[in-house]
Amino acid sequence: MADEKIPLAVVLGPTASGKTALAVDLALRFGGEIVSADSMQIYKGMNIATAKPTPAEMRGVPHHLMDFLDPSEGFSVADYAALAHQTIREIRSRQRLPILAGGTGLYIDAVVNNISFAEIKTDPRLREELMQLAQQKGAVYLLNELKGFDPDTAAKLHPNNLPRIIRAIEVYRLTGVTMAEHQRRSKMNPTPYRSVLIGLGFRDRQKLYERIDARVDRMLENGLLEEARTVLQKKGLKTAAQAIGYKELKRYFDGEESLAEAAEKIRQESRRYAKRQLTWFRKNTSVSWLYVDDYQNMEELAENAAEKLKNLL
RNA sequence: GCCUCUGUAGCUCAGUCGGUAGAGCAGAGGACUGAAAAUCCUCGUGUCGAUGGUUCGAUUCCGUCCGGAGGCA
Repeated sequence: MADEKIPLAVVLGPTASGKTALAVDLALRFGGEIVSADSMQIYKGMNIATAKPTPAEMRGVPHHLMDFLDPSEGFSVADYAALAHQTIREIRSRQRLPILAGGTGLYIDAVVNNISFAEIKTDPRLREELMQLAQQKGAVYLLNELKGFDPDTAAKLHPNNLPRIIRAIEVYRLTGVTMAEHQRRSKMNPTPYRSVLIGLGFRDRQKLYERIDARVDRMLENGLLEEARTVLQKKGLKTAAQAIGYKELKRYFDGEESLAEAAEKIRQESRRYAKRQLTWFRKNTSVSWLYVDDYQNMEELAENAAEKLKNLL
């Protein structure tokens, strides 16, 4: 009996853990193509800050969902999931192994678990309206509104988390179906993938932080300032404006901080980001972890990772 | 050498009119379904510099010593 599910290798981990190099290595071993799962590497021109792999680092392996969108364009999980599913199918049709690699946990889970996103879209005017309402009457007022028609979602939201409260109200206003119900329905379609998830971890958190700090310094040496100036000039930045690196350097450009202070902020924000990523990935019990500090070198680690992928083929 | 100030959580400091202490930052843990590199929640025991004394009891008062800062010579 043939298993019709599509084999899917997944490489995840915190920033600066070595996902890119491992994914490329695995792609070369198994004849794979990489599907980036990174909410910032999708953007063109944001190369240094996002540590996007250079052509040399890609070693001829095709990379998808990377470097294709202008930073002025918004993007969302739903957009990502649709593109990723399509890309994976295409890779599969070429008889190649799709390798999903990246650090955006939400994106990875959405694809691996086949979360379905209905055609809800967003409504900027409604959001603006709700935002003003929150300013006038307080977020608790909105949360109480939400409680009226979607008590389950309201119960999970803290009054301070205004963006989520607004989104939950938006979903109901636009569709007449509650967020809780949408979420329930989103999980009804079984996943088309047979996936193996490899997580890159560190026994010693300090080791990871050292790598992050060193990488930020390297980014600065490699022209992060110039890149930040260019990106920040663009109008209407949405998703891209959140990238770590640019928003910290903006304070330096505006004369509010010294370069050294801004650089330290970038290092710190990157470490915190890594911590949040780890929190997200840790709860996923299907991840099998490889600890970078257990291995002498990349080869050894890749060897072990490859072992885990064998039963996918 | 003398005088003054100072030594409390990883850092910056508050405080206890004597009953063993608390903020901010840092850090840690967690949540996460359309901006997720975002957004949000929770978490503070530390020989109160060392040592003697007074006291039922000292981080708090007194003495001495050791660090640090400033002033006068």
